[in-house]
Amino acid sequence: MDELLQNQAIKAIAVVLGKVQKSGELKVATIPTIVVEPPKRPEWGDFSSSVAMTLASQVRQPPLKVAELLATGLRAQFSDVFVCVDVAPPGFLNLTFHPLRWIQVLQMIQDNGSLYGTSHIGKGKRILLEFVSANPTGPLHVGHGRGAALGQAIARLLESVGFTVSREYYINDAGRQLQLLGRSVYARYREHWGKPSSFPEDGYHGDYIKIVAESVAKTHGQALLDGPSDEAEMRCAQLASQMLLDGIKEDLATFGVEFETWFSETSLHATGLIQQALDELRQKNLLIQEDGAWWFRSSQFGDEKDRVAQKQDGSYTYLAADMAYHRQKLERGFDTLINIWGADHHGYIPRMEATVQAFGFAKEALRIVLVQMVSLRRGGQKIEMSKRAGEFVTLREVIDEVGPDAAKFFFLMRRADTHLDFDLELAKQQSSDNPVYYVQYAHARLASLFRVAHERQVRLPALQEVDQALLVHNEELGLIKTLAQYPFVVEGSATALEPHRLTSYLQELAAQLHAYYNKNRVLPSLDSERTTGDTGDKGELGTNGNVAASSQEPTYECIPPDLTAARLALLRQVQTVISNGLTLLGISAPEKM
RNA sequence: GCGCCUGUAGCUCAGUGGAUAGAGCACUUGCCUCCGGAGCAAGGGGCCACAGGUUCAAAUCCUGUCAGGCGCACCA
Repeated sequence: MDELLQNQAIKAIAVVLGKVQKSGELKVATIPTIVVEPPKRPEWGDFSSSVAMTLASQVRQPPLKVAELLATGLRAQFSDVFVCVDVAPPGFLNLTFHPLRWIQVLQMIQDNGSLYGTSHIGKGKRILLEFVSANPTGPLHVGHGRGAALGQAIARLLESVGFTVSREYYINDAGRQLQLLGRSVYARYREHWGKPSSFPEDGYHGDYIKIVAESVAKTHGQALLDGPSDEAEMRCAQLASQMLLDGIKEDLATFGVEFETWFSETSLHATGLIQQALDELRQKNLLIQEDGAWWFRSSQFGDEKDRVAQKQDGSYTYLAADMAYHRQKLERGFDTLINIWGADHHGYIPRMEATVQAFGFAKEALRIVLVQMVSLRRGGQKIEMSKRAGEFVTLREVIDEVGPDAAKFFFLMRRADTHLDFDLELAKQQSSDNPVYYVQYAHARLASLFRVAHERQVRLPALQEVDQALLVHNEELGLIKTLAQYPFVVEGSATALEPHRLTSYLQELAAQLHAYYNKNRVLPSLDSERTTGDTGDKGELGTNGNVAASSQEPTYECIPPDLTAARLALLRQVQTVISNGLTLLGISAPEKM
């Protein structure tokens, strides 16, 4: 009773299958996993199973015959559950529940509220989700925004199906990029005081460097002008990265993205973890010296060649730090590590998979989501960006222009591994062209309906109080079936790490709601009160132009109170699901817009 | 040259090995006296890049070709 209808269907088939297996009617050696899903066309039934076709070759009988056998069993044993059990070529088994059974779905939503759609499939499993992890050498740009939106949505999705998720940001605050940042800032700092400077050729050209330099000039005056320049550069690097990291944190907070831990690369060096990691590999004979450098034998785990971890001059490569970091993550006891990376890092995947295995963990312990590039457009016109030249659109600018909700929805609309066209004009538009408003509007529209109902003192009833027979007509049933799919969408979206499945589901649900709402009135017409009032001047109107008047007069559907009550109860559950879905994506479900 | 990702309607894209491949935009035509028109209804548009293969069944899986993007450091 408290189980999802789809699972009830699976169980029923399993029961019948077991029965025909036992009686010997079908010689089934191994019972296959029974797949049941809503068919492409509603007229085929509520659920459809291909089990007869997968079974056919095993039992050496035509699929249609197998399906017919199962159908007979289902009709005999579950006549109170299914109103119709059909067989369709080439061997589909189509099940139609008794319509009233669908009310269970609404009941489940009402009972669980904001918890509807959650599950426990990940119970007891801990996941470390690392994302964004942009170097603190500049502000976040649009590409980082996509990673941030994706990470935050994936985290919420996984949590909602029972995983414990920890969000982490890895700060690359060691190494050459930071050095370069220090030199760039220091050069601008000298320029500020009118001193001769040499801006590094491959330095950071963005205007934000000047702003950082001016701030350094303000707080430190001319103190950094004297003394050795490499010390001053190092100081500038520290100051700048701290300032930029603060900015990054602020941007992410505005975007509604939060992290439990900010993990500093420097700490790996300071605590000797890199050395430890390399020592372990040396012991396992997976790190060997050649040409004066130490090579990680990643090719043993499927990488195309071995990689240097410690250079001839004794310094570590980026890989060494990353190996130590991943070893450390795994030793913290997580079952799975998920990294969200820019697609330009894809060549790096084999060596990280090798790393995980080298430290004794399964290859599957690491899952990597690649995020493709975002091209910004403004009304079809592409906005060119070049990070080198410091010309790029920051996440902050996008949020300021279109708002966090629209930005997130757009980032999550498409599969992560495809290029994303982000039209700023479209994201700003407040119309049906804009999918985020379309979904939010559905929610706000319902909120408004309940507000008006309240004003007119129409009570919002609980499901148990309404006449449920009024809700099992085609249109209502269509909505209910979509609501029933929600938990499966969430589960699929979470385990596949693909939030875009949820965005498309919400668009579909919103469309269905709008259509229903447009066609079916919920509250009683105000006119019904007026027409039942005084009829005194009606006669006068009649003598004037009765024919013309009556042909233009709209015919108001009569909405009896129990129909209003039933529809309100139904729409309440629709609102809950829209709200739950938007919340999972980190997008607000507004009461008013 | 090697590797990864992507080729689906004019455009941007969904599509879990299943039945007649879908949505939005754009275009055409309708719908506001009352619950939010930020909405709804109807219409035209397709060698699912191409060629083979696997399968009862392929847009989906495999191989090859072509096209686009990205990556191939003792850089990070």
